[in-house]
Amino acid sequence: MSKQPPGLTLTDLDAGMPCCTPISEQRIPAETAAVLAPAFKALGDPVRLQLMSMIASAPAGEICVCELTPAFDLSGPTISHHLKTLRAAGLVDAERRGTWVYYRARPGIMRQLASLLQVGIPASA
Amino acid sequence: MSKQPPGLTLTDLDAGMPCCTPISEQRIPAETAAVLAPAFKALGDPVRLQLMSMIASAPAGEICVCELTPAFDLSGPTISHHLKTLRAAGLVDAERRGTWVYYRARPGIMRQLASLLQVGIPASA
DNA sequence: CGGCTGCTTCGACATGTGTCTAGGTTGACA
DNA sequence: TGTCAACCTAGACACATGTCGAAGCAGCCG
Repeated sequence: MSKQPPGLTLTDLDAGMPCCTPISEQRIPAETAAVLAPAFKALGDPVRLQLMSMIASAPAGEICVCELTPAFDLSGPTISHHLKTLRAAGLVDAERRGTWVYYRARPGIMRQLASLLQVGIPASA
Repeated sequence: MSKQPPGLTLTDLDAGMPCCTPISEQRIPAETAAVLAPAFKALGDPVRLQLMSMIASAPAGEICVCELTPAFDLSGPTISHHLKTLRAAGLVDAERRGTWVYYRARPGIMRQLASLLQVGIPASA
């Protein structure tokens, strides 16, 4: 934590291009792992994975919290907490419009996570 | 744990084909989320993400624990614990040969996670 | 046989996480 | 202004997780 190298940030990661070689092709540097792991971690809860799915697949590209909350047997604050986690991980954005708050997915980071997991046609096996 | 519906399992998931529509195209059912979330969770730790990367990118398709352990400032038991987590998530396989234990990636589940995160060319944005 | 090395399991401990209820804060509307 | 609805934050609590040292198990080799 004592140094601040060129270091990646979530903002960089969302900048838009394939920053990340698939992990099956090249070993990830520690800093990259440190930046990307939280995003996977955020998807590592069934509720958040469903939330992410509902947000990412929303027809209008966005979805109201008031539509997310009743889809689960959980309290409002709990859903709010999970949404905060997704936001902190850089996976979604929130915008308040009047009484309601709308969430939308950030496709950039999703693409990066996907490309990271990409498995080339297995050369050997 | 009281019911056993058609329900997905990790074995099913590794069977090999694109079981999973991208979350940006269709909302994930709760059972699918429950099965896949642990895999993301396993990748949600920087150490495990690096381990996974080292295993998946190993030239021989496999790598010895004796090569993984010294790559981190962590005790042997801790690395072993993380490897167990990756194994439990179905992301890697282990095989003992003589004194050494070798780990190899399971490309099937990695492909599934990747396809789940796939973002089609954004229609709107 | 005895001892050594590689890896895992066990038990313990501090820290993190998911959930809740209670109590804000923000905006709409009469 | 007062009131209501939507959403978030704060505090609390049980449980999960990351880490370690110590101890166990499995194979090699003298």
